[in-house]
Amino acid sequence: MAKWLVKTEPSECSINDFAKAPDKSIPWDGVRNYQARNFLREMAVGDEVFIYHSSCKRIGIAGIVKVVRGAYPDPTQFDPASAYHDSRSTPAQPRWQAVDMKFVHKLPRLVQLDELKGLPGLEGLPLIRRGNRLSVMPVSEDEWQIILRLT
DNA sequence: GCCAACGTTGGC
DNA sequence: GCCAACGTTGGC
Repeated sequence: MAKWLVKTEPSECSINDFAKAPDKSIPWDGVRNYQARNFLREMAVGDEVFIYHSSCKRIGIAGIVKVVRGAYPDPTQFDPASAYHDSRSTPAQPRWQAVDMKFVHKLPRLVQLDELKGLPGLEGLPLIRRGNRLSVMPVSEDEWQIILRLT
């Protein structure tokens, strides 16, 4: 099983949105970056995913969710009313993908971005590189364990 | 709210 | 295919 990390603004979707409906799968849609989309495509059912809260007061990794449905065409791209609408997409040729995720658990405490910076073993994680904007990224098994060990 | 970093767009 | 301009991300 592969591991991943996704960024989200908690005002849009936070770990608490998963926690309060643990049996409900939540679509991870609206990704509009090609590199991030390519990673979404690689996600498989059962993969675990860190939820990272960005652009907020308490920045960091808040919890874990899991993939319950692999990549499928992101419906928001076809919806003219959606903020994520993309007129270049057609159902025959969708540009963007979504996956569905479900709650696993919150971390015992928030692992802050500060703590991850400079931590040995995380040098390759795009998250901690200055100016990085990738919102979906793979996490190696070693990186995953290093992060969990902090909690 | 600022601004650096980066991805995307579009003119040539 | 280059690259300047622009828009967005995201930490501070």
